[in-house]
Amino acid sequence: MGRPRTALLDPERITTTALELLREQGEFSLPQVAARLGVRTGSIYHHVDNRAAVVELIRARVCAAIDADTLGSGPWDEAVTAWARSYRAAFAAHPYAVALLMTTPVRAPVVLEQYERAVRLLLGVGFAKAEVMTVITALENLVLGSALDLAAPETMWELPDDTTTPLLAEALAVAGEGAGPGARRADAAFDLALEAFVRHCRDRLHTAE
Amino acid sequence: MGRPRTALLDPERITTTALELLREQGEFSLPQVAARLGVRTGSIYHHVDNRAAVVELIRARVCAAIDADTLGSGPWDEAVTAWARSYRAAFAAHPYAVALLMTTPVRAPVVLEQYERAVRLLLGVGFAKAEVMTVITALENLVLGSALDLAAPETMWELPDDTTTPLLAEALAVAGEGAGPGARRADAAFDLALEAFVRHCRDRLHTAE
DNA sequence: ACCTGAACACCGTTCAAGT
DNA sequence: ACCTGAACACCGTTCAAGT
Repeated sequence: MGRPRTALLDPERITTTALELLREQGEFSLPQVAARLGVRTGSIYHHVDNRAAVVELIRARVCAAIDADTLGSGPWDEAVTAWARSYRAAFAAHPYAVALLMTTPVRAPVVLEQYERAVRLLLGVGFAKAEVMTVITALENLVLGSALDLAAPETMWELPDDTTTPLLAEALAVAGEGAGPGARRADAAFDLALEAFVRHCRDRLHTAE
Repeated sequence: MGRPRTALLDPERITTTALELLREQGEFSLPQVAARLGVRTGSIYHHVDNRAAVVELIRARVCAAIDADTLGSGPWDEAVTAWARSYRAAFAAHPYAVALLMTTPVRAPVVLEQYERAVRLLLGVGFAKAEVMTVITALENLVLGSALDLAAPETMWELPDDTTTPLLAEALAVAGEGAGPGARRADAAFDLALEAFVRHCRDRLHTAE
């Protein structure tokens, strides 16, 4: 058959299809992506180095939704809070991709650039040079930990026989009322942790001055 | 060849070998486990349902190191802090297994039992029924987020060309001095977040009374 | 440059056949 | 009950051959 007049594939379409498969079945394979695009598996390698590169494309797509402008203006505590919320919301929009993205290091320039901005903001507002990375890391842990919870809120807790953990079962039931299964609890937990952390940083900064 | 006089395999040895492979190469496969134990791949299925079951065995092994006794005595804030530290330390002892365990739901009874204890402790000390699960989830997010950071502290930040993110590069360099590459920063971030969270919960409890 | 067709090594899982 | 041997469907990756 040879080369078509206009390319059948490109990184965009590969990424979109992989995300589709992730949403539908929680995972994806290159043969599946190829089949859905009406192409042979090997063809994918003409547009992408390997499977890991597809994962990075997905990360870039997901993280593109993070609003880093918040890091450029306003009071630092509000800026950092808004950034963390936006960061988490980006993952929340693609919960089925969280498991895939969580275990590989951050290489996406888009994301690294935002960390650069965060460092600049915190340095400018008076945090000690040796302390800045600790604060940012803690904030990142908070966001990623919450994102993990978001990945599969309903199935994250699999109680075998409720007789062994009655209090846990009841607490889960109470926490789950209102919105979706575990979504409300997950949101509340993130809000609580984020507020606690930012407040603590604020206190720290003031007593240091 | 048929059945040997004394079994060549058992769940313990399978788990140990899988952990060995994880430590050495960051992943494991059933054929690899079988080869190392001098056995055919299919034999493994006589002792374990499938690969997912091996992962659960690994989780149980890793989580067995968590000290839940801390949840039974002393002031609640110290108890919760000690539990979180022990929880994270268990993962820190097997950082190569973190990626594997992080994305599958908690089914291990050992772990669920500890959450049960935590619920009981917090209820007993005055936290509202609707609030307990939020607090515990936030604490769990904190531990897991930090464990994720622990999984590959050195490679978690892959700066492409340092010219684009100079402040981040410098902040990382400063934060890394002292102990190992990223270990010190990771520890400091966890300490900071944990202290912030427990303090916040303490305030919340007191103002509610 | 980009697709096909075919190959390779590897994986998880199943199962009849032996003892 | 527990191991072998062999099979199956699937995976990621490579590459010559075509246009």
